Amino acid sequence: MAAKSRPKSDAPDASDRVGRIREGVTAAILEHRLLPGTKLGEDEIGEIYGSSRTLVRTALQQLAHEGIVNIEKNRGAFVARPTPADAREVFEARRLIEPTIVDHAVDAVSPAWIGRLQRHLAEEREAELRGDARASVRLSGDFHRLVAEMSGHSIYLGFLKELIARSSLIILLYRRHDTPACGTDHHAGIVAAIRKRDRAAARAQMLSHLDEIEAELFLKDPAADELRLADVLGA
Amino acid sequence: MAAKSRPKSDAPDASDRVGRIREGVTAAILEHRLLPGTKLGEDEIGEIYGSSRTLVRTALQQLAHEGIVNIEKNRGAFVARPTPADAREVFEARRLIEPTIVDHAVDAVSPAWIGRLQRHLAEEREAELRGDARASVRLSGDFHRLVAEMSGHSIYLGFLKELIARSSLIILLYRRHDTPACGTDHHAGIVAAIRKRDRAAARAQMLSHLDEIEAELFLKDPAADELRLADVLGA
DNA sequence: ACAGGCGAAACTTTATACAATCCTCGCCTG
DNA sequence: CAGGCGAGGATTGTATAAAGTTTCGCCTGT
Repeated sequence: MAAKSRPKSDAPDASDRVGRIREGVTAAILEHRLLPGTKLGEDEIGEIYGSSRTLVRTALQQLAHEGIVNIEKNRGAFVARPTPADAREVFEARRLIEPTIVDHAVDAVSPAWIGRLQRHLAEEREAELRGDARASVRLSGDFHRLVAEMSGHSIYLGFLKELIARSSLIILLYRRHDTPACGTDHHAGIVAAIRKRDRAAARAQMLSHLDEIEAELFLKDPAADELRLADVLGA
Repeated sequence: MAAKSRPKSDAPDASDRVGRIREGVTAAILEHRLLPGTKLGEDEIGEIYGSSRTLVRTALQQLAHEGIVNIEKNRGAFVARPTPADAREVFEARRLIEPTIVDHAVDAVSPAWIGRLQRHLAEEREAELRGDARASVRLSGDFHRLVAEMSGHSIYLGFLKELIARSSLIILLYRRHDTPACGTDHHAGIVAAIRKRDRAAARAQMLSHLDEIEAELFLKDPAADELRLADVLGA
């Protein structure tokens, strides 16, 4: 976990250090280790990854473009805090795009892809089984990303990556706590429909899956601004 | 706590030099003054805008994220050259998103918005009339962006901005030269449908408009890239 | 004692300097 | 004379230093 600030890097694939920073921060946000509103200081992150602020800044700008980080002029970067209006927009966009994506996924069906999907379902089930909420959240998003990759449409894939990242923040902020485990069964059903090349069923299941996720949200205006920087730093 | 009682605004173009570089380069690309494959040297652009390479680099990275610029490692930034496959993806995405956008535009209809739309139509007609192809191209894209702004959905707006920018490059690369002036009448029809709050008609007209634009393209495999390069150098 | 302003510290923003990489072109060899 | 090879130049990638802005504590005046 602790990255060392070694001047002469020995890393095998130290080629794309910006990418590694971006992935690391993204994972932390998507797994809900970094809470909305948390300040992302350039020095702080640079120290963690052993890089200068130039690279950190590049990564943060990319995340800002993806919508999961807000950059305020002369103030710094913060984990985004989507509003209920944002949430509604994100899920409307997902309801529009994802049925089309599964359509294309059906067209691209192959044993190799079915294998990847089922392996992913197994991972999801395992994480859920051992109560790993963080992995669960991440894998749930990864499932949708995987289907988008399968569709072969790079534009939809790029859009969906953004929507998934924002969704994760939205779920963190607005999920009702009384909801039980969700999703895995839906995902399995979607995979089954894709394997059977049943477009209509695949679309319908994806749509109802998204509806259910959104139904579990309580989109009130946020009054609780409890940002716990201490928690993040302590961990 | 009054966290953000005053948004402090984002200073549209007062001190945002990165934004000015981005807008400038974008406009040049969208107006077809910069052709696909053109090298965008950092020093070169920095000289033009009187800024250091730091800011130029930031702007180029944003454009790369929008898909109209390609950045090759240790090579530099180039105006993107969408493939026919890219073109099909872009227009499929537009056919999916834009009908929904006009739906929302109908919901948001108001005298002020109708005024803005009609003023825009007048601008378009004027540019077409005086044969200003560059302004025509830019304004044609701006029309779609305006409708997206009217819809009030920031997610759709962001997505569409990307799609429009890419479309402009695609049209430049693959348009049949024998096609006459297009679009303005369609745009007028769309505005009329929006004003009448006729969702079905608005959607249908937008869809047929996009179909017509795509029908004017000749999406062959780019074996003629080298020939294009000769054109660029000769021009 | 409290409100308001002054000043210093911390952070972001921008510029510049240094290092690494790639392309070009001339030279050498077969 | 053709083709490979290496040095030089140019350009990008990264780090560091200077400049500007915001924030927060402290001090003063009422």
